[in-house]
Amino acid sequence: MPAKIIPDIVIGRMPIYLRALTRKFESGRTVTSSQELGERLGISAAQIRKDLSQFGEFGKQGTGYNIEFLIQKIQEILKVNRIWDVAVIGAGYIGHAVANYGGFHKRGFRITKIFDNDPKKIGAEFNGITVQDLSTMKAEIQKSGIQIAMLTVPAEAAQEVADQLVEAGVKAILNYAPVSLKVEKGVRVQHIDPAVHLQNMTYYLD
Amino acid sequence: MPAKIIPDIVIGRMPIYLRALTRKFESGRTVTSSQELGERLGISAAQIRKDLSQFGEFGKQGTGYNIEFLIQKIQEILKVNRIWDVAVIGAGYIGHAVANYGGFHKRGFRITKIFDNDPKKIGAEFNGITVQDLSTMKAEIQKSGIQIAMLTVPAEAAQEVADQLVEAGVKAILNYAPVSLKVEKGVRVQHIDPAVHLQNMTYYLD
DNA sequence: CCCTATTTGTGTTTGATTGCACAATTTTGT
DNA sequence: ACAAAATTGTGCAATCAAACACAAATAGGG
Repeated sequence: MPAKIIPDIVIGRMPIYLRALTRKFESGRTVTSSQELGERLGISAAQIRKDLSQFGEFGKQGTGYNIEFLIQKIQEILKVNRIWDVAVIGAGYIGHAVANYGGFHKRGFRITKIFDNDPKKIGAEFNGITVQDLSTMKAEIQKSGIQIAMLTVPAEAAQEVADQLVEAGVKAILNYAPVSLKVEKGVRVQHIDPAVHLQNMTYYLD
Repeated sequence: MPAKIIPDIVIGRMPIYLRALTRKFESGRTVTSSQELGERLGISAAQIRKDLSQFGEFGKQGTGYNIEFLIQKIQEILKVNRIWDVAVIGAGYIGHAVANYGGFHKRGFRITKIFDNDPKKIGAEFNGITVQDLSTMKAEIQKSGIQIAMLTVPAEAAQEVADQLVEAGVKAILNYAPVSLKVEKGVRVQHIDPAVHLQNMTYYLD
C-alpha cells in the first residue's frame, strides 16, 4: 500500500498548528480542543480535526488533545524533530536579520553557512558565522550536504544563484528575492515578498 | 447590481502576475501571452486567462496581452496605482531591513513612520525616518490616517500592538511576529514567518 | 452509578477551484 | 488573398477542499 497522499494545503496548515500549540504549551497548558485551537487561529474546528486525522488519531473524545503529545506528533510529521542545517545566500539586511534571529533552533533549523560576493562582507562574522565567498558556495554546500537555503540576494541574481543551489543538491529554497524562481521538479520553493503580501491586502482597502 | 465577488485566491495571484509582468516590461518586452506567463510562473495558461477575465477583457486574440496596459490594469485592480503610507512597528533587525528596502516605492508603498519602545532606538534615523516612541503610536497613526502597518515586534508583544493598531484605524497588517493574530472583521492580516515556510518544505525532504 | 457535557473522527454533502476544449479572432507567411 | 498558426475568453466537467452532522467515547457531578 502506497503512503496516503496528503494535500499540500493540509501540510501548509500543520506549521501553524505547531506554532500555536507550542505557545499554549509554553504558557503552561496541557490539553486543548479543536474548537479552542480553531477559535485561536480562525479555522473551523472540523477542519483542524480532519487535518490531524490524516496522520492518525491523536485526540481523546471528551477531553481533546494532549498538547505536548500533539506537538511531538506534528514535529515528527513535519520532520522537525531534528535540526536542519540551513545556508543563507546574501549578507545584506535580510541575510543579517535572519542570521541574527534566535528563534530558528527550537523550530528545527540552524543556520550554518552564509555566502556573499561582496569583498567587504566576506570574512565578516554574522552571529558567529563567517561570511564566505559566493564563488565557493556550490562546493561548500555539496560538501556539507545542506538541503535547505534561504535566498536573500538581489532579484537580478536570484535565478542564477538558485540554479547553483539546485546543482549543489539543495532541495528547499526560501526565496526572499522579489522574483518567481523556476526550479526542477523535486525542489520546493517558498516565496517571501513583503510587497506581494501588501498588494494582497490593498485590494480590500479604499 | 452588486460588484462581483472575486475569490481571495484569485486576488492572491494578481500581485504575482504584476511582479512578473513588471520584470518583462523592464527587460524591454511589449507583449506576452497567458502561455508564456504561465510557464514562467508554473501556473496553467487557462488559469491565468480565467483570473484576468474576472476583471475584464485585457487581451487580444492571436497576439496576447500588451504588457504595459496589463500592468496598468492590475495596478488599478490592486489599488497600487497610488502610493500607500506604511508604518513599521519595531526597529529590530527586520524593521531595519524593511525600512532600508528600496523596492517598495515602485510597488505602491512608502514607509513613513517607525516606532519602537527601546529608548536606545528612539530618535535614531532609519533611512531618513526618525524612530518614534511606541507610546505615541496610536495617536500618530490616527492623525496620519495610515491604514497599513508592518509588525516586526517580538511575539509576546505582537497581539497587544496589533490591537492598538486596529484601534488606531489600521486595516491591513503584515505580521512578521511568529504568532497568529486575532483581529476584528474588516481588518486583513498577512503572516510572514520564515520558520513556518521552512517547516512547510521539510515534510517533503528526507 | 447514571445522566449530562464535551469532544473526537469520519461519512456525506456542499461549495470552490481548476482543467478542458473550442468558437471566435488576429497575425503571419507564402 | 488565403491557409495555417497563435491566442483569447468562457461554458462545462472534473477535481479538490470545506462544512455538516452524528455515532462513539470520555469526563464530571451529584
